[in-house]
Amino acid sequence: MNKQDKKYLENYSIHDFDIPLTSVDMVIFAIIDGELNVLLVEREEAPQQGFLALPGGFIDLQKDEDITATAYRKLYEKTGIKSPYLEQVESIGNKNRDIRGWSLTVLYFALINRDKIKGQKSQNSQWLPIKKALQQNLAFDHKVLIEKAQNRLREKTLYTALPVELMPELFTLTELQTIFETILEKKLPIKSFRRRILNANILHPTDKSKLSGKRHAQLFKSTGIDREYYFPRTLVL
Amino acid sequence: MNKQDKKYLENYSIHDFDIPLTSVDMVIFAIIDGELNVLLVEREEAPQQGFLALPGGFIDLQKDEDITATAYRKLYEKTGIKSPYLEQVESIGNKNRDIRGWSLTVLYFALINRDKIKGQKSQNSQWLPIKKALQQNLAFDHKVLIEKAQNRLREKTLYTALPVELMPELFTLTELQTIFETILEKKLPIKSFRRRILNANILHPTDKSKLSGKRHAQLFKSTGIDREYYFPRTLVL
DNA sequence: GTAATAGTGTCTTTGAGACACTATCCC
DNA sequence: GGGATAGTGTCTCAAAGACACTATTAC
Repeated sequence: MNKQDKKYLENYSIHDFDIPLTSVDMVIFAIIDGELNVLLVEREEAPQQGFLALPGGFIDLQKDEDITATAYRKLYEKTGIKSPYLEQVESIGNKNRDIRGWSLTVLYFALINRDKIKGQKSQNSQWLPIKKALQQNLAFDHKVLIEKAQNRLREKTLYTALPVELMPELFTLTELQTIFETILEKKLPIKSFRRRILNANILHPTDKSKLSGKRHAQLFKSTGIDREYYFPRTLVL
Repeated sequence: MNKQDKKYLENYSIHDFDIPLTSVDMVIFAIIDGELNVLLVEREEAPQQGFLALPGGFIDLQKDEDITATAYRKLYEKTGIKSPYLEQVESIGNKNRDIRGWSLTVLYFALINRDKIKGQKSQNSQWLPIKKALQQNLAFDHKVLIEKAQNRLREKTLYTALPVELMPELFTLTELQTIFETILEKKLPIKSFRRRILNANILHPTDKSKLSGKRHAQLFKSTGIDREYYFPRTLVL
């Protein structure tokens, strides 16, 4: 910091500026009973007390080094998971989204494998299938936020293997395909899907199998590189 | 607003919360002499007075309906352009990026056609080729912000026709290809490039031509749908 | 004609889509 | 054997890459 800046800082107060209320909100996705679910919490305080809302809140200017830390902290508080797939979606800010006035939120989405959720889920949080969640009377503009996150997930599912992050330790290709199909809301041709995934080299085959219907299906596990993997071609909706 | 919220609001003050200083910053791209340039302004006030910085600033809680409005306002102030291509890149927030304390910026990038710039460019703003810009001693973390915007533009150039937004009214396919190549920092095979662009149906051929070297090259103009256009396949770097 | 740039023809390769086919296992 | 699910063989098609080729015009 130079001298001039030091001098400036002595006379500076953040209250000299009109700044918006700033928060972080999170859409946490998991697969439950083969369906895409999101985690919602009931608001314990005004405003919008009692309404269902996305996990989120304010940045802790002392604890949080950066905005990503805020997101991870919120996620850990709600799920006990430390290294989920986390991605910033967009920031939404306007006059009307919060009764307290001009407000800005940085929206994230996370993909978690529900088997990994540790310990106590707080009593006031609940998983809802995304369709049901969108039918609730949600706090603030959280319906729109969920839709934005869902769209991002859907778009990325067209050209990445991201949905693998939602799967349990071991899973069959048919199970994975079903998740892709739920996210995309579209049936995929089985042959292409298997070729696409298998050529990607992002899954380890195991010698285990699972009885599904009448025949055993081979179980696979993720190599963990799916977070980065881009398929050579994009699917078309 | 319900009764409970009304009551809550009566006792509410934004100063009860510790919130970060929040701003908007913009990387404005244009082609000048066949090179990708960015617009920088010299900071007129502390902090970091005298340093080159990205156009940007605080949200005007009175004037700006939403965060996009802030971005458009800043862009108009600097360039006089009302409907550029504008896209939100990411929000960056941490303890250290601004000496005033925890600060968050919403980063945008804009693509403009320099022929459209109206009226007075303010004396303290200047265009710099992106390479040179990155070598300057820039204010705050603006070097990183430029790199993030450049990466976003590069990625999108692999699968969209976005660079068309940078072109003047009329241009040749070779000129367009050169811009693609500058952004991607990679030569593209001429035949594939022309096929890709022409099959996309996003350009109108004109009966005009331009002498370039020894032979005339046909001039094209944008149909304006390039903002949305996704090529069927992604290029590979 | 030569140099320089614009623009084409056409073969190969890759991966998606269609669709009929086979394999395994429980009952 | 029947039913249900897993999984394959193989043809077609679209678009990218390679690369040799032709076209136009100033000089």
